[in-house]
Amino acid sequence: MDQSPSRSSATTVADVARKAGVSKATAARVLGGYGTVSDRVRDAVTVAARALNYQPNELARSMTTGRSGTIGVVVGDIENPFFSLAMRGITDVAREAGFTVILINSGEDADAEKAAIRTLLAKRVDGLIVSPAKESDIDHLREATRSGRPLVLLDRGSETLDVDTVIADDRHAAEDITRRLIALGHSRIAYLTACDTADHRFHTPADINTGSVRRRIEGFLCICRKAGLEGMEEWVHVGAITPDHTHRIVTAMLKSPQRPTAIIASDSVIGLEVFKVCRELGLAIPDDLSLVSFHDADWTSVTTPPVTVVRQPVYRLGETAAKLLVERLNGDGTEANRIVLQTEVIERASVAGAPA
Amino acid sequence: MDQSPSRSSATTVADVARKAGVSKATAARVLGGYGTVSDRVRDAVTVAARALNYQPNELARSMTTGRSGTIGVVVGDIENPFFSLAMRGITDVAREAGFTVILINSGEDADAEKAAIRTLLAKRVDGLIVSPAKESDIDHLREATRSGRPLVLLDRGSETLDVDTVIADDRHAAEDITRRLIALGHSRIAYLTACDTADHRFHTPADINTGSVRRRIEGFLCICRKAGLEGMEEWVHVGAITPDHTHRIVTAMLKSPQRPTAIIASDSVIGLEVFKVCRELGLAIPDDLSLVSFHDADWTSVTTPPVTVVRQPVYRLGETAAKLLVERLNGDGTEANRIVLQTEVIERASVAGAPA
DNA sequence: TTTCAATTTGAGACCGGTATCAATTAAAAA
DNA sequence: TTTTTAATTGATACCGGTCTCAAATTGAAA
Repeated sequence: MDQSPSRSSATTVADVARKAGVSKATAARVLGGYGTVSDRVRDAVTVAARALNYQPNELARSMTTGRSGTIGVVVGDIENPFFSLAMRGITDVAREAGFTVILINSGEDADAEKAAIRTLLAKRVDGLIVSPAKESDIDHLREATRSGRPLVLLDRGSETLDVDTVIADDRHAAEDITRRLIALGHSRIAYLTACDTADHRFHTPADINTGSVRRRIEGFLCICRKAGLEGMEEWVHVGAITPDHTHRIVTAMLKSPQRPTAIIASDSVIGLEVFKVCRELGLAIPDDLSLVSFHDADWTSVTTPPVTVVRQPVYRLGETAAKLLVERLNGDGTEANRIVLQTEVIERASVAGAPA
Repeated sequence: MDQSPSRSSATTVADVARKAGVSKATAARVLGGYGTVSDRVRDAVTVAARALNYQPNELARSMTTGRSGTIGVVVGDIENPFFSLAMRGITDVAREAGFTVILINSGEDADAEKAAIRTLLAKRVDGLIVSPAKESDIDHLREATRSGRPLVLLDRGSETLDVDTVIADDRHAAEDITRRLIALGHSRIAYLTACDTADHRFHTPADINTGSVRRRIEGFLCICRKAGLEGMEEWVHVGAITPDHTHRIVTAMLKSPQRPTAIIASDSVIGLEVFKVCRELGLAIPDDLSLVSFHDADWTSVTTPPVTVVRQPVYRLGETAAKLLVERLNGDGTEANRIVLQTEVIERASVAGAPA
């Protein structure tokens, strides 16, 4: 009540300068920590600043320096444990390096992603970390780099975009688990992903815009083909974008006469839903159905049976992306890095031989 | 290679104005969407802007308007499913209302939180959503509100700070489950929280700085006392700040001669660890030990047995906090709201009568 | 004491927008 | 056609910092 409500009480360098009896330029030097000032003046300004409770305006500072000390991050969905863990890696590194993070969810929607990038560029972030919804649709990313702000791709790369990229070795992981399943006698192996296509059906890997997932499916199909399993394309299911969708798809799949004997879930959210449906339908894992899930979510070790998973170094994915970005921001002008982090299959007890 | 690398190619209103043959002020009116302009001029400016690929500089805009279109969020740990889900609620509302979100992790550390607030204020966020690490230590929050920027407290309140607050009905939930456990004959009931104290031991609820947790413990102790169980303070365990810590604490607890017959886990991360330790020690849930966990994490329904939990409306917690903030930002000058969202106990199968 | 270089300070432009206010033009009323 | 009023437009200050450059001060060398 005793202060003007709207008219901000913010003290500026000019105020401090006046109080300290020096010029604005000199006060700014002390407050901004640049240039050279005598000890006597520095003290006077410091004292005045404290008395006036001076708080610098980063916006104004960014205005002239051109650096905002901010990095923009666009992920599919922060609620997904995969992204929230990667985000933790990013924020840890960012904070250490003195940057703050603006987070935008794209909801895996390309248009939302475009809007997000535009917003972030308008806010003059120093750099970007993006997990692109569609690899095929990257003009907005190209434009971002053209504006001179470094970009790092997270979990999903792009052949046509020559920027720093950090991905997991998805293809290799998919090949590995497919090989194991086939060795156990499985031939009706379903692959289930949240990625969707125009007609909600899968035809060829080229339909899949999410790079990490496409590489997995390619690996899956490749090993199948090598093992003499043809036409496995029809076992790839897309569009498990929510638990509800997943539930419907899995139920239909498991109720069909030719039901799969093994399912590969493309992330832990899907894996969880497969698990639930099995419970509902009274199917036993692994006797009736083998299950492998991508992402070593914390709960996967505690179910009955515990779930065999592909462990991805998710935290390190985020951490590495942020490190690359910070290096660029510090003037690293070398060629684009494409870093592939190794995955690892954690064998637990959700995989067994195919039922007769 | 064909463009100047460092000197930004950013087009400004002045550039557009020149190209369109109008004054800077007029071009700004069109580009900024304010004031009144003739159709002819508007078109000319629009065309020029497109030709020059004009991208507005939000920083400069914020500079004069005083609004940055940004809200700052400080949470304990984005990796925790509780916060990542709440965060989803916040970002959804924020985006809808045209705000972007700057996220900072405090790691539940009061000093880090202070630094975070300072950073956010310096960046001139329009408002703040904070999940304070310590309720007792809130001078920095008070100062934030004094700077005229609205603050909303998330999941944790403060009696001495008169600001919008959104919390869950934690005390009631704790009372409810304690009552149930006692009715089933339990008297050795342990409460396990990540909150820590100076000497890593619990003496009185006043030791607990995290409001939501303190209220739960108060409820727990209150019902115990009413039921004639005295000295239950010694069954409250603090310091389960990492899975490792939790593992040690739970193992020690369950190996002691007077081991608890029931454990209340203060969040799903702790609940999961309790579950794992039981597996290791060969203890059966619920026959040897009953388990109740706060937070209805997605996996809790899929374990064997599924876990009885306190469901908190986590998404709505974040959503509501963001809505309150947006209202304030739109000039709502009414009194501070203190919203308490109801919790719900989801009975599953991890609770049974106390073993003999 | 004078000279010259190094250090410290101040004045004012600038970043890229917005906001104010006066000047100009167009439209409506007399 | 002349007045009056409303709609457009332009010139310029301003937001709160940083930065350049010249002026003033200081200290060391001559």
